[in-house]
Amino acid sequence: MTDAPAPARRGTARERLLVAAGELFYSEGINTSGVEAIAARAGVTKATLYNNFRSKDQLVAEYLRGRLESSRRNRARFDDPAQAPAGRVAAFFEEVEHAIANGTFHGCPYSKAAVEVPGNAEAMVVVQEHYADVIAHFTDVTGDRTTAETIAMIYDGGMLAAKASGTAEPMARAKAAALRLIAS
Amino acid sequence: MTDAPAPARRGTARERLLVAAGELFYSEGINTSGVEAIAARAGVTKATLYNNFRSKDQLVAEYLRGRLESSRRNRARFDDPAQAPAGRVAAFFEEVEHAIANGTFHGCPYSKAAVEVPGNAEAMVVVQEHYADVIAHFTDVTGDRTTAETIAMIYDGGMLAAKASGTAEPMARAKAAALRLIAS
DNA sequence: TCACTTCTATACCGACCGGTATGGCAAACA
DNA sequence: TGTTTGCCATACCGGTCGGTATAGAAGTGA
Repeated sequence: MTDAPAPARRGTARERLLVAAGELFYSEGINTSGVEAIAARAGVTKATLYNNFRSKDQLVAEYLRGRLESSRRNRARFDDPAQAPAGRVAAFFEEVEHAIANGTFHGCPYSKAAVEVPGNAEAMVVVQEHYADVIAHFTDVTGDRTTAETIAMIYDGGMLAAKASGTAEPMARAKAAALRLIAS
Repeated sequence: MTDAPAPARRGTARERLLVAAGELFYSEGINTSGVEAIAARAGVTKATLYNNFRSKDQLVAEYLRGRLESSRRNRARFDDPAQAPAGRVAAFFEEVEHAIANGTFHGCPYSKAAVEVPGNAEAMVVVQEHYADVIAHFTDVTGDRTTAETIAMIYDGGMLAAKASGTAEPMARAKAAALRLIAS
């Protein structure tokens, strides 16, 4: 609605572009966010954007890859394989619950991207990597791949319902369902 | 990619437009499908489209409403309240499994629309109606609203995973998880 | 000092978008 | 019969899209 608000002015132009693109893509949508608006938000011109990225498609892919690697780093840092499976699964769901509480949750970035970009886009590679990551993680936690895939479905469905309802309650219910599943 | 293929030529212009819009919106995406392409597919010109619909937004809303009411009719016709809950839940999931087998499944139309359309669009009303319908149905079947909401999450997550994988297998797993839930 | 890189600013491109206007033709209906 | 209604075709509107071209300013390192 309003003009681009105060952008982050730290870091290289490329970094600022990725930050700005991430904010706009995630909260306003990928197709809805024009390259001009992204550049403006980064305090940069369109020419600079195209000095740093081959195309908008590549920018989308790198934005998603940034999220993916950030998730991997968080998992490496905070997930404790020595902990009981229930706690590890709960932590995974609670990350989303916290994002909702913070008001920073706008749905699963990957499932949103899968709807917004064409199937042959660079970004879709990252989307597939994400799904593989999640299933691998739950497989590692529960020791069973079928269980892991079921939990992943509950996880994605929970995010969808949370987004639709605007509350964190569906995510809590999703967590409960997942915990019930691994308890049996 | 190619030109508009052979359109259905039965019915009024309005009906053909709704069919064409439905096919394009669902398989190619809402934002990706221009009004000109929809009109061409219906064997009609853009002027006729705007004689029958106020705006593209209204066309999207009526397309979704058509799907919603078709679902309601199917449920009224084929769902048997005398049957056991397990069978009724299974039938609900199997509808999607059949669509996947037919190659006519391209993800949940409502969750896709929710991503593609702005939050204040007419179409979002129909999306909310759909979610309420699903939860009401599962509540009717299971007798418990919390269980119903969990099943609905599994259902949505299953469709997401089915779309991502391109196979019907996640949907079968979702069905199994839902049945396990109501068995306890 | 000079060359190189990276940024800025601006102007432009062709394509497509949703939407409107006009005018004519054909069938349905009085 | 005359009139209305629905559809046709075409041409156009302003706006935005992703992407390119060009020329100059600023900082850097040799």
